[in-house]
Amino acid sequence: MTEANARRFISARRKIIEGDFASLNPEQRRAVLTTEGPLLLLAGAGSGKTTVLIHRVVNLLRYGRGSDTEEIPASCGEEELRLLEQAAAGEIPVTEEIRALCAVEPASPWQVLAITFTNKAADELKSRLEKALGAAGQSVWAMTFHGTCSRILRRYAERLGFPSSFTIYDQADSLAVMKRVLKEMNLDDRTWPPKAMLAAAERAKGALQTPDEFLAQEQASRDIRRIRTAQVCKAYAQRLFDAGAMDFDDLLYFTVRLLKENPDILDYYQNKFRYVQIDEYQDTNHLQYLFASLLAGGRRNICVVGDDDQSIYKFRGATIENILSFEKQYKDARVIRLEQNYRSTGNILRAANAVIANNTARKGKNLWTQKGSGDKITLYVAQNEDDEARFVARTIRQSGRPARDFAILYRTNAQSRNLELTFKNMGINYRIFGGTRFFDRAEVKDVLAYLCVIANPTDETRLLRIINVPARGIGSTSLERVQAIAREEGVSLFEVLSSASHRPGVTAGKKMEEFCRMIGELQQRISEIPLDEFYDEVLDRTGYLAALQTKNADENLSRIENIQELKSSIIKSMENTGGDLYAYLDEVALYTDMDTYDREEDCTVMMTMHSAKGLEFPVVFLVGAEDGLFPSAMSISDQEEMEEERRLCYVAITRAREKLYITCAAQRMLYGRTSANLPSRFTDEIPPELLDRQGVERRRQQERSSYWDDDGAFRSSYGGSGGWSHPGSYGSGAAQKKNVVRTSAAPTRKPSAITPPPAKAPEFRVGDRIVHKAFGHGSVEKLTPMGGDALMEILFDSGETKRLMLRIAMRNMEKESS
DNA sequence: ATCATAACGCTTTTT
DNA sequence: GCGTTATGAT
Repeated sequence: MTEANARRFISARRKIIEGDFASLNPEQRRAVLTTEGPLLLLAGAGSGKTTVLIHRVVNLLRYGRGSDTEEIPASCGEEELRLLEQAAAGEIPVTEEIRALCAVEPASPWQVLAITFTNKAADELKSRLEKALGAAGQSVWAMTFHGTCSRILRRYAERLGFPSSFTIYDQADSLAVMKRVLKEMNLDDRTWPPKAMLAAAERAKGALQTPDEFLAQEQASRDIRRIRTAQVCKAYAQRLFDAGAMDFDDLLYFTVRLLKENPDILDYYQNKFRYVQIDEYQDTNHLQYLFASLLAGGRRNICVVGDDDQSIYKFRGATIENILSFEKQYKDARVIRLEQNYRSTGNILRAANAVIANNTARKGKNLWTQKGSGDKITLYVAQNEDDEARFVARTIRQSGRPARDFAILYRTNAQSRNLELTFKNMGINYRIFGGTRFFDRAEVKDVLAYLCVIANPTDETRLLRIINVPARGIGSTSLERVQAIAREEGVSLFEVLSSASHRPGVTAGKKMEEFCRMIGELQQRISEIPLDEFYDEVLDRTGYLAALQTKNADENLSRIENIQELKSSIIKSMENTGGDLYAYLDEVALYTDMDTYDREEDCTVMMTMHSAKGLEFPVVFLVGAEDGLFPSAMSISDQEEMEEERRLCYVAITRAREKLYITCAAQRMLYGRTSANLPSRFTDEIPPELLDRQGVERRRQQERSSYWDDDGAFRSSYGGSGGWSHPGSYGSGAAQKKNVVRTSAAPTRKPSAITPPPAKAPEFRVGDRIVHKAFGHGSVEKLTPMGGDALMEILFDSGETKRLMLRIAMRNMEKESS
């Protein structure tokens, strides 16, 4: 083929492929057709990210790199060129045959890996892929990080010395193990908080250190506390290893180590996965980053999708750096931005943009929409949390819309209780996600623990959980003795238990042996009967169900229901995985409540803003918008954490399609105390013209949002103390009022006309010298009043000019002392 | 061994 | 304020 013809071929091919994705906008289409090499997809909220991911996979399976290469299959000549050009011009229909001519090495489903964060996202991806591709969609690896890792580890765990039937510990299990370790080392939980110990272990794993390496490093510090911590971490790791168990972090940690230390395995997966896509890349932590980099290291066809403004898991070790520095890591990376929002109305989007604009650490992006402005955002200031809940319920009731159109988002799970009560009273269907999760319930964990022990008797944590549940007369004294023996002899606890009657000092030996025999018999039965029948037999033989039935109490009734509910999850799993106990336990270990969300059910959903990520609703209530609650009191003193809270706010606002309500309460009972909080600073960052203020505190609220004093001095309503540290520090409405700046007239004067007022509140004028915590010394260049706040332009001595919102900046800034 | 009461601490957010 | 755990009494 001549070069001119080759060009014509490529152009016609591209046109035909583009025709398959005509429903997308140009940027989306470009994202779908850019298949080769590293790609950074900056996808704003509601920009059709999942749609793009689906179409990308469709494109890869149908055309391979056809849309993104200059290669022409050797079999194609003049005849094929003619066909393609005719099809591209619309003269002949695009048949399968013509499509095949456009393909260059189409990918097989199992060569495509799409990693998400949540099971829910993975499930949605899977079901939409199945819809688009039929059976082939099922073979695409669409799963969570943890799911991907456990699948790899199941295959290669032996290389790490783990059994391939290793169990997965959730955080409650991990915590239990850690507590036991501390107890055995005679360390007090008060001075050695188990959670802090787990956090240390997590950090070490994040740095890819083995327990020994971590210990060696800490020993070099000569700090006895750090050394002891490292020793605890090592003991913890050993304990998990002995039990054949991995915690959530281990799944990633060991997978990364496996790939790093075994070139053959790395090679296998690098070749297997021709295309790697990673969703929510802004929320990846270092291990996940390493995992992604390793997998993509061969062919370098890695597509990461993310939105730096939606990074809300820093507390969990996510580093926004991963997305911010993607272009540095891959010099030839292509970047595509999706900024058109298909979800929300104009006012909602404007509010979201205005709020997030106050953050400094961002790539910068502005969402836009073709939709109209829509309703204003309603800001309702309630008297207290009951009033707030009633407002929400009343609004839903009066709307005439089905309950499922609404979502209530809050900062902490604890806030759901009031709402729940009110909704019960008003008879509105609701469903709460998160909080005490189904799989965290004691009875569910108990029954699962039985199944775990049957599957893997070395699982000491689960074994200890159930050995005396229901009561079998195996007391703590005998148990401790047996545990000590197991440790001395270096054998598993189960082994000692099964011959415990020969042991001195173990009074319950016979009962222990009996228990082991029962487990052994159940193990026999696994292969003989279907999993659901087996489940019934476990409930029966262990006496667990009987124990619940004999005790009266209504709470046992719901426990029995929960156990039945668990059976339905087994039946569901049997449909997918064919009823393998190990497969079921694997699935359940990584399961969360979110995954059972049924969109069709007519319920208003209540959840934290974190769990709402990736979801959308026609109407959203953002409740508890109070300083100290949201943003959380813990983040108020730290600029970076404050920015994370603001991103969370951005996520919450952008969940709404048509209407957003924001509510706060003047007083709220929280953690057993009543506190009075000011409305969230984020509400002040929304341009006032987008807000419709309602509620009892309306007048005061309006006063508060005016910062201009009579003499024109600009000051903060937060008083001279530089903010507050605890929500409880404002014990009453009166204390709060003192901090309200009264205004007698509308603020009209320019900041340049400022005369110094005798106020103790910090105030700033053009020309003032200031010191900023993060940016150092500088001088105020410009002050522009803006929506109850003011925009400051500050020229820092570093030569950098920064634009900061006064209310935010003043927390980290003060006048230079002369 | 089991139950009852008291003390404690915890609330960010999740796989 | 609530749920979990520690302690003590039966």
